[in-house]
Amino acid sequence: MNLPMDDIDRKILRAIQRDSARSMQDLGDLVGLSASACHRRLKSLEEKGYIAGYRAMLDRVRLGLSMQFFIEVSLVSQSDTTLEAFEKAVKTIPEVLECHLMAGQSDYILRVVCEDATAFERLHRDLVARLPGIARVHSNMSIREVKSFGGLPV
Amino acid sequence: MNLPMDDIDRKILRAIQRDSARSMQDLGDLVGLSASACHRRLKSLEEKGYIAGYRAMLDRVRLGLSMQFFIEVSLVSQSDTTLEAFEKAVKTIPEVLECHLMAGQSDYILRVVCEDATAFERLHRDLVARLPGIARVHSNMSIREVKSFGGLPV
DNA sequence: GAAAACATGCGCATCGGTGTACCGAGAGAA
DNA sequence: TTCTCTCGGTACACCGATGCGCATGTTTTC
Repeated sequence: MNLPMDDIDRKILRAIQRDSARSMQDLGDLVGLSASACHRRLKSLEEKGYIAGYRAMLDRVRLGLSMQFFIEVSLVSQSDTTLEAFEKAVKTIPEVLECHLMAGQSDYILRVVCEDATAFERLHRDLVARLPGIARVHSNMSIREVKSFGGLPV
Repeated sequence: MNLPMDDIDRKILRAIQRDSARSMQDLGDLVGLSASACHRRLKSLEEKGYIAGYRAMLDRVRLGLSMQFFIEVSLVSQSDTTLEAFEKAVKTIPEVLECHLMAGQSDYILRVVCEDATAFERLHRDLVARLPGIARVHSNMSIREVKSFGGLPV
């Protein structure tokens, strides 16, 4: 069940994390297998839990969400209740795409997106107002994505 | 061509960025359309460029990549040649999932993954050795993903 | 070393989903 | 009103996904 993963399995994972819309025939050709054999491998990988799901990647800029920030947040305390209250609140804000509890000087790192500077000002006020226990906020704007998600190194 | 996007289109985008493996029938039921009408809408959204692609999301931890870092990098200079050399090198390192050119005190933020502490030590040395022009490196480890990617707010 | 048990790939058959053609309803303009 | 344009529904053809049987190769066991 665990990790008898060979080079073909890795090839399949590499291929579908870049493009999952391929047909089994194409995927099989790519990894050197017939469509049905490839299909069996893929189903097995799904059952074993290597594949968390399938998603459409939307074009952020095309949708008008041209700005992206990494916001570092420190809280006034590290007590469980403070963390839990913050985390519960952060999940309700749709502009926050990700939130990581961090080891280091900041407690959390948030990835947020918004339309423009005006929207960011509003969002920033909104965050500070709605997220409890905030001590310090540092916003870092992404100017350009030098390397965007190319997939895990499998 | 541009933005005559109505509520149904947004519903479709919201649905497929969470799960793109649904059948047209299911997707249609979800947004209140027949399968064919829904299919037409989706193709139109693809043609208009709102959908960048389809991807399988792999289970990072299941694949043994249990550690995730946000690494802040400052360079010795901001000249074009320095930036270009750094960016070219960063693209060749598979553990670097993302690299953002930033506005703020750090020049770049990298998202990297690795197996364990030993692998991180190796990776850290590797980064410093292979990336040219580095002045300062700050590694921040993600302890837990409070909110993982739930999709753009469309 | 032989044979059984297992793994893995291929080809084929079947079935469901995708994609298309056609029709009708509703909105807007002349 | 009438023409037209847009958009959704229905019906259907066909392609691709899914499951199965068979062949081949490999490992284990006696």
